Amino acid sequence: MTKKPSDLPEIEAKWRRFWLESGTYRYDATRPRSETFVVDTPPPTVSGSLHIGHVFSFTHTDLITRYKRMTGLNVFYPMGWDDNGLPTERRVQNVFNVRCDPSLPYVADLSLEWGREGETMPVSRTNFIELCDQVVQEDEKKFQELFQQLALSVDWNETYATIDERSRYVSQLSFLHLLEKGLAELRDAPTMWDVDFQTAVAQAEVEDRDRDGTFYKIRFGVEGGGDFLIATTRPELLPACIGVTAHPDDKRYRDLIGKNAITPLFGAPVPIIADEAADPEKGTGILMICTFGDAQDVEWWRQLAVPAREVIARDGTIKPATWGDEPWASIDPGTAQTHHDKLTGLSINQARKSIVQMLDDAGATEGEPEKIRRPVKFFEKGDRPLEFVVSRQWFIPVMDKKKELIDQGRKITWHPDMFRKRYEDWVEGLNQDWCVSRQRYFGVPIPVWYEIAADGTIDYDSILVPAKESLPVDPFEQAPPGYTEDQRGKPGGFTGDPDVFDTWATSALTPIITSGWPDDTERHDRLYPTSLRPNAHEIIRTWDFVTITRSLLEDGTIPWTDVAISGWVLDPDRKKMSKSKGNVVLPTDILDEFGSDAVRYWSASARLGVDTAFDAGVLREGKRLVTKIRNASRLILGYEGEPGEIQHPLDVSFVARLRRVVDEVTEQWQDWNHAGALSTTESWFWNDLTDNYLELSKARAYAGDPSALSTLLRSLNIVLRLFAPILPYVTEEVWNTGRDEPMSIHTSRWPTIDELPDVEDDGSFMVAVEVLSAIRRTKSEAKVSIKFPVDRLSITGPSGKIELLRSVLDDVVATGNVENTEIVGSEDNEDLSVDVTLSSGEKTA
RNA sequence: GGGCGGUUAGCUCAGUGGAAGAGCACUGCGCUUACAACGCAGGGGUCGGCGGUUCGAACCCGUCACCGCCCACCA
Repeated sequence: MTKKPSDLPEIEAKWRRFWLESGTYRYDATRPRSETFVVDTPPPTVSGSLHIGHVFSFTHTDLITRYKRMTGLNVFYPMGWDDNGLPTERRVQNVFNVRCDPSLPYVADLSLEWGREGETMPVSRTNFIELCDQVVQEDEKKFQELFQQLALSVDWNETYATIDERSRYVSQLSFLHLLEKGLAELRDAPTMWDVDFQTAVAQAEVEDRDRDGTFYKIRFGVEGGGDFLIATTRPELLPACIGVTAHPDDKRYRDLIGKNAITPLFGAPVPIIADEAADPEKGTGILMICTFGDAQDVEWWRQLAVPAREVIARDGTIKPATWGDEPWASIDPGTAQTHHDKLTGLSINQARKSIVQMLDDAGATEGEPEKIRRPVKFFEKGDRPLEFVVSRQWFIPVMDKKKELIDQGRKITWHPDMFRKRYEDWVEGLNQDWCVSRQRYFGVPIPVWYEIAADGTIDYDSILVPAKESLPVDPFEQAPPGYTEDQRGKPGGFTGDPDVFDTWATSALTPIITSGWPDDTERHDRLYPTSLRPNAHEIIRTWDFVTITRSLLEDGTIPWTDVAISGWVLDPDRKKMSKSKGNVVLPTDILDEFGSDAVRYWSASARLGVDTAFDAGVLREGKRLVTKIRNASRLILGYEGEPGEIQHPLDVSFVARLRRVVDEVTEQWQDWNHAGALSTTESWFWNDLTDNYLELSKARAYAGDPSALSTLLRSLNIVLRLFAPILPYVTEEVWNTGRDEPMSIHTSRWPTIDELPDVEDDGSFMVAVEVLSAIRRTKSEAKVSIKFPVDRLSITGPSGKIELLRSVLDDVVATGNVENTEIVGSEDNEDLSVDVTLSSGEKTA
């Protein structure tokens, strides 16, 4: 070992290679379930790059995993890549400047066709998917390298991607099971819709963002005379108005209930109904029901049981008025049509301006528009507010499963427990079933076809499913059983479902993607349910929720016994680090600058579930610890002589303290408290071992005292293992110092107190430390060096302590460079009184 | 609006009924044959406020304030 830290990269590379080549972290498929610990690793989204939060939370997983491995468990620690989905599509569009046009034919060599400079090139669905595959493979390689540098003890033979064949097979098969059990339904209904991505989205992908809006007061007429004002932020939905509602107790509007209102501009008679969901405090207390402004509108629309008048098209523009036989149920259809024509084709924002102008011109607005700030629903990856659009989508019903889902959550142990509450809150707050179909391309195809009736219409009730043996299938490319490709799209033939699953519908199955489900029953029984699901808290409502859901629906199981939640990495201003804020710390930078062990030390310092401010000081501390471990090891391993029985009172006392530390640290690991385990280990290492014992034992150790040598070697051996889950590189390096054949510390057994003599601490070590500290303090105050001789050391104290001191006095004297001692027992005071007289010979400057 | 966390030294954080802690930063001393990318010693806090329980409260209870996160039907 050299002392230059610049050799860290070589040390890391050496052991990284060794671990891979010798299969240190390989899962042993022959060992029984009872000896196995299974990690359901979060597959990171493969788009762009890994960030510091990944390093943080993946290290937490690895800490637990390494500890479990050292307790003798057979660890199954796979790695998945979540490449399936929208983020990859978006990257491919940007990188290659293409867009997917499913109507185009496949082109074998796309480069021949490569588009004109600067122009977006339309490509077939298959070509598009090939480009996606290409992009993710490059990223997966980079991710793997980073994770290996971080020393994740993953079994790299066990990897998968959420778009690979195995994942598509599991995803489709599991869906077909749900379909068979009636737990997947095709519905033609209003669904939350992103107008830019032009896809349905699920509740879990929706977030509220505060946005400025304008409240317009609009005058409605009443059939038979009269009028009233409604307030709305969405006047462009006026042509979609199908009703008006107020609270039944609201005296202002009680007389209107049961009558018809007449909408301005469009003259549509619409019913005025009473509903307790109407809030008298908001706006004017009476509001219009439109198809569709929000989820409440969908509810009311169902109650009213009238045809929808959808005005928002899938691309976010205003549709022509095409509902019903007559374009307008209106007292003045011509005027209504004229007004609507002015809106048709406009974007939502343009339509809003336009209709406000028309309302103003018609004198149908009242007062000044009022600015308000209110929450608006967005797709989490989207830029424009979500709309409700009627479309045909696949749903997995969850609204009627809330109780079971909460019960399942309670069978799982959450670390820390408060996140179980967050999961339960999410389940209780569900307000719609889980929409799993997406109008995208790079995903797992929905494995169904629909019959085409003789009249050429698609019969969505006649669903054709593939044989299990043919999975995975692409219904866009393959024909259903009993049909041939030339019947595609023809009367009496079939059409493939054009959609793909939401990426969560596949990630929900990670525990069974890796387990061999359902065909390899032997493997599955050994790997499922899994032991640990680690993830950060923002995806409790997505990944954790969907995984629990799918396990419940598939076979009533829980997917894991424990969930470990990591916090976020915040910048010093306590904001979440993110690219857009420009405050990111790149993982590769800190790994290179401080070394992997130091980065892991920083992660390990944070408890589960706690958001942590990024602090380079902790990284420096970690690096300092690594250096210290190497230096202390060099001293200990450099002593010459044969170790023997531990019998010197100082050694016995010191070893007895180490026994307590081993127990305490073990208990902390068992409690999922890696931060506490680190802190306990580190303070023993730093205070007991290096600051004091290494100094006190030096004289005897240099003289080859068997008791001291044995104490030193066994302590080092144990403390290396206590540090091993956190600092895999430096512990491996020291562990193998002097070995001809490397033998990994990471497959060694976790230390137990049985390895040390069964001794009690009589306190002599701490007495020695107390006296040594007094000597050091005196020298420090006298501004002399630590080796300056002490002429006389006078100590009085209770006889018990004095006895202890006498037993270890040789070490104290040698360490303090003491020439004369005067030790007196006295029962006058309970504490030792230490008087240090330095030699008169002046220190020479 | 509802829920969950948090508030301890200048900074980052431990500590959950029994004499206020660590690391960093700061001050002083010291190149000591493991370590100057270091060591030794030291200064620094009425534990967010106010009530209460208790022999005793940073810790338990109540209440308020502030910070953060999650959720909520966008009129």
